[in-house]
Amino acid sequence: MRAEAESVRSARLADWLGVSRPTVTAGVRRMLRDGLVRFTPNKEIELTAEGDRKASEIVRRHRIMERWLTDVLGLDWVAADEEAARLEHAVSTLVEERIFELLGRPLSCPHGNPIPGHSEAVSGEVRLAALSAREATVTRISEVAEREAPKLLRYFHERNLVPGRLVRVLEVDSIGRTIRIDAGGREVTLSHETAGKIWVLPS
Amino acid sequence: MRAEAESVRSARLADWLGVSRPTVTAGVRRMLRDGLVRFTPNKEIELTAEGDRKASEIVRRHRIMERWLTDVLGLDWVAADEEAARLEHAVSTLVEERIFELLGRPLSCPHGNPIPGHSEAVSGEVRLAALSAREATVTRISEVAEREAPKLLRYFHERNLVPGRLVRVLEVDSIGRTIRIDAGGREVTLSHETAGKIWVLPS
DNA sequence: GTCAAGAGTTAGATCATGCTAACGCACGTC
DNA sequence: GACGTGCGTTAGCATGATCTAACTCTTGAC
Repeated sequence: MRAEAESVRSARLADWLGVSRPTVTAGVRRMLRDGLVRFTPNKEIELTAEGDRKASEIVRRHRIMERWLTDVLGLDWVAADEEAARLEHAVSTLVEERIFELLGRPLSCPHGNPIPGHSEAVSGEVRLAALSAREATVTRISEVAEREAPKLLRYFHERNLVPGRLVRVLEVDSIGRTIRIDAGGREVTLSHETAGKIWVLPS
Repeated sequence: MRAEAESVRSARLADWLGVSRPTVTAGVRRMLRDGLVRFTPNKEIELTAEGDRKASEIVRRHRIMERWLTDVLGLDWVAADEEAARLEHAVSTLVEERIFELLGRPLSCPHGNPIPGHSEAVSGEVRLAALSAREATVTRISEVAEREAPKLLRYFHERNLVPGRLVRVLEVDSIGRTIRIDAGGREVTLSHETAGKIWVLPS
């Protein structure tokens, strides 16, 4: 699941989840007890096979529900993400499967992320932040901290930065760490950090 | 919500919910604190206007989800009820409304119960247990304790006792407190108690 | 090589849910 | 009128999830 992760440490998790550090300590301990995570020699937190299985299941449900919420119920990106965060814990495997079939076995969530167990990330994709002056197609928007998700998703959506969109790098400012791009006729300047959340396939 | 209720007492609730009596005491106290219930002079527990509003909301969601689970996803009665018990706490008003419209504004849940805020119980219906020898049409199956629901719903379903079904009373045994009926060609004997869970409209 | 910063843990709380054991009370029966 | 049954509450405990305050330890910077 945490394929893109840059070392999962307790303090990072606390930031990411928006909870205090002791809360993370306690949570991790419970997961340790239940055999869902383990510590690497360098104090990083790693999912066990079992933990990965459980995590994938929830991510899969999240993405399938998101797809359903947008495609069938007509919710927007942001609302779908919020809603799916609750539904992912309430739907059974049976319902998950029925919806998946109903949707015609979709290949990704509305933000372009693959559906664990059904599809994989496009190979060859790179972070928009790592792209030099050329064209590329947005493949997906990384999953992002719950707390920032609404704002960030709205931000991208408003700026045409959605999967399938063709973008062209206009300027890379490596000093100021920004990148200026053209997204479907709209010019946008993103910080290197923000641009790292968008994955593209160079064309 | 508890329109059919025969006096809501703490001990009844404990049975109904399948939890211990102290758990009910504690829960009721919290609801008291939050202004959701009040005690009547005779120690019964009553929903306040606020409590009723919240309860109706959840029941409405439960029934709409049940309808969706059976009609769109093809789940059976029993699975739908179980699933809806989880979903009723996870869907937002927005999703609830979208699904309701998608379903064409249904008038009842799969067991025939009205959808609070959208429809009401058929007037003139009586409990099957109160019917004397004559014909009637099943209108609905009462909501029933979570714990018994699966078994009871399966029981009724297997015996053709579903909304819309024409039943004919063959014999009322007032000593043994049973009722023998014909349900769509199938002969069934129910206890008075069980037959009280089924509502019918005499024809 | 000292020291500050950041990471992670401990200690001590709270709240919602649950449980069992034990108790007091009210009411109906004999 | 005593007594048993059922009802509701208290007391005491557990667990999960959260918090703040305070402590320790590592590590990088100067």
